Amino acid sequence: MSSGPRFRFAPSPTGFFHVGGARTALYNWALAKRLGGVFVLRIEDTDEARNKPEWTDGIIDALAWLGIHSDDPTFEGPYFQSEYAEAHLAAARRLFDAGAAYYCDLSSEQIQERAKAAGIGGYDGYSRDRGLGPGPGRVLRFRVPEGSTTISDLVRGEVVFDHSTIEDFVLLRSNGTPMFLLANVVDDMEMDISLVVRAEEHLPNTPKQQLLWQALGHQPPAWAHVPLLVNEQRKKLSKRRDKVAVEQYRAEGFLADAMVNYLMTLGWSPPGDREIVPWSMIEREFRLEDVNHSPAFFDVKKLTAFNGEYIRMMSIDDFIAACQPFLHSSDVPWPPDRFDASKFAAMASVVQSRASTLAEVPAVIDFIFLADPVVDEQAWAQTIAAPGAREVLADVTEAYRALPEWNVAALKDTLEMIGERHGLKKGKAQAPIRVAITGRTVGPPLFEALEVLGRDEVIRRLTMVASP
RNA sequence: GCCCCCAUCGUCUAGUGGCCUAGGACACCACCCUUUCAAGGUGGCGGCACGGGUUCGAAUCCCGUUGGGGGUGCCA
Repeated sequence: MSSGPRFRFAPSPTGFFHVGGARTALYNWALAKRLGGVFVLRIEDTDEARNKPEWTDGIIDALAWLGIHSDDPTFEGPYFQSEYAEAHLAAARRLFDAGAAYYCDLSSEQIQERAKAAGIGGYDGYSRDRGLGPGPGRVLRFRVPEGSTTISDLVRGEVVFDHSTIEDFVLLRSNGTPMFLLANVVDDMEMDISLVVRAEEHLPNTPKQQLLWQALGHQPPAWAHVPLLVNEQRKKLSKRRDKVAVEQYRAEGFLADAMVNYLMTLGWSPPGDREIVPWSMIEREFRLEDVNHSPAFFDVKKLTAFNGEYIRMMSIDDFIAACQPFLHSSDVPWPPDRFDASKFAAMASVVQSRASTLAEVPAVIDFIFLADPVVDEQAWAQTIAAPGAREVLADVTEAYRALPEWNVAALKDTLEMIGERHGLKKGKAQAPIRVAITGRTVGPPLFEALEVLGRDEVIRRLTMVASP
């Protein structure tokens, strides 16, 4: 058993894995690894019916994708908050018995009325000394003492909260079920959590939690509140407005290494002037004390750039392997039976430098596997209208028919020669051939494609387009 | 309303009182390379929110202003 710090990671139960949560998980993981601690996964929802197993599986799967494996000795869990229901209730009972909590029978309407009349914000502590016991329609509230609470935060330093600004918050609902705040603290105590790393949005509630830890007779954990991830409007990333599901980025062909690396550069940076760094270095260098205090914009453009770098760093075999799911997915543009693995392998290296996500791969070489690539009307009209274009097309078709050797060098030399004969530079000369073969004016290197396609198919496409 | 947090190029960041004429990356622009498009190379554009202090000296420390964000539920 490890004696190092115990971290807890508790993704919010929204049905998917949030990128902000992913970063927090990575922080916890890097720290647990370096400090010889434990990463505890907890599924937080006091309502058992909402602890959907498939969601938990999805989280574990997404964590594994990021390199946080549940079979690693550093990993513990998942634990389900709902399973600790008795401990939550027992804690509430202890608080009440000790006088640290009291019952209140005011409805929210009544509380609002009183607050309005008194000109204050929330609950005014009306039932503090009424000596009420438990009963229907009564909530259990925490008796916030006089004074102030100081939160020692590993990233922000000391933050002081005056108790006068904290109202007597609810511990148990009138139906007897525990509130999240209580459950959360009790779970942390049950699981011996010693370092809580979470997003900044939780900072204002931290004094309440610390008060609870103390009232329950425990030493509070160390806290670390990391900056929020925001959108271009500088608002907290949300499911509704923003693309925040890790699973979605994965499906769109982002590499786990790129995602992890990028996420880690938000609010923190590796030593030196390098941003693209291996996880081993991150694990060795990451410090909570070095984390920024301000929110960071999750920039998909920069993520994409990172991803391109990671794609180009792959060996050709790894690249081909990584492409497989995207080559055989159901929304591939070509008929599945026309796909040819060896043709793709022959094109792989030119594709690799052109793709910034794996999902872009099929579109780069779709013309190879399409029976008849759709020729863009406008592109064709413009290309063939250029001086000499029609002649080059005709001559090249003839020459390619008779070409003794079908390879990149021969294909290239022949076209260049014919282009020169018609006074065209290489760029102009290859244009009509490119459109005839690929259907577009832009694409991967032409001669490689011609070689892979083979003489018969090339001649077929060349003549097809020439005879309207 | 009240409480809390934050403030360096458009964005992510380096910077912890002199090494700062503020460094890097993404994006953008130009050029080079080049069969198109990429990739790669070179260069460019662009920032310490504002006002007061403290100090011989401030992006760095203090105060205020402004701006942004978060929290404030019988949600999690």
